[in-house]
Amino acid sequence: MNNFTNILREHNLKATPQRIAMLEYIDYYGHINIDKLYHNVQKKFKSISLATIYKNINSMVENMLLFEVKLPNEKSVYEITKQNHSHLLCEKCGDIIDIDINIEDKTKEISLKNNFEVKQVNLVFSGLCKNCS
Amino acid sequence: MNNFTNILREHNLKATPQRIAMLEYIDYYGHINIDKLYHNVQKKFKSISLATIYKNINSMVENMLLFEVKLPNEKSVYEITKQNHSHLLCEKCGDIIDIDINIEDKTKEISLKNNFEVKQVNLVFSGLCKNCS
DNA sequence: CTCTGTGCAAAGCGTTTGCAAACGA
DNA sequence: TCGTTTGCAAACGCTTTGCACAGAG
Repeated sequence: MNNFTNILREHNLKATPQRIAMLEYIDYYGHINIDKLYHNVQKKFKSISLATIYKNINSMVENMLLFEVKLPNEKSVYEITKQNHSHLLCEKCGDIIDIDINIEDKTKEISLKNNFEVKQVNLVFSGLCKNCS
Repeated sequence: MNNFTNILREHNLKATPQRIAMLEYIDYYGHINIDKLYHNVQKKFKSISLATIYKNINSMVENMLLFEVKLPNEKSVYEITKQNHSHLLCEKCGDIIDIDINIEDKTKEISLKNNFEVKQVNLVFSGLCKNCS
């Protein structure tokens, strides 16, 4: 009984081999889009259907096991839900880097100023990574 | 010769009445998605085609006259390109509010730490607005 | 006059749905 | 065993394309 089996069950999802494989690849790459995930999982499950990938992505997002990152000019990528963090997207090579950034102060400022209860922060910096600039 | 005529020409786009109407509605609402824009422009141009809306949105985004805002769990909205600012999205009523927020300091910190040339910042706070919370 | 934009219909593509069989708990 | 998941095929919905005609500059 591996780690992802537990994580799935904790999120009220049955631990099928297809789901476990999906999580293994998402974890391995850190962030992955649907296509890339599908082609990777196919290596292990030749007959897996794209419909299965979509159904599972959707149920895992609904159960907050996965988080969808929407990127400018790119397909969304999915990651295993983790602590608040942000992303750097290289416009040239498409590489995505996780960064820890503390914007608590800004969040509080906004909450007070606008009387708005902030539940989630989506922050993406795009530009050029060190290899591409 | 109205304001939007000039703006279109400055962005190397011909000032057609359809485009001007699109910009009038985008400006009026501040942010708008494709459907809502289409239905609004139809009031003025009964025979306008959705294809025209898409073609124009795409060329205006390419020419940086418009900016696409990608939102969690919502369709993208478009706005006339303006100074760096962020958005508050109410998860309940769907309302979107522009906010001025200074994250220059964070941006610099990230550029230095990661050796990353930041060109654009996409920041969306989602939660509950004052009416919904 | 020339080149670009418009509207229409059709094509394209990513995503979802319905269903029977397989499978997890 | 019971309820959920899988894979397949078909349906769907949003977006793009091709083309003939209209319109901007």
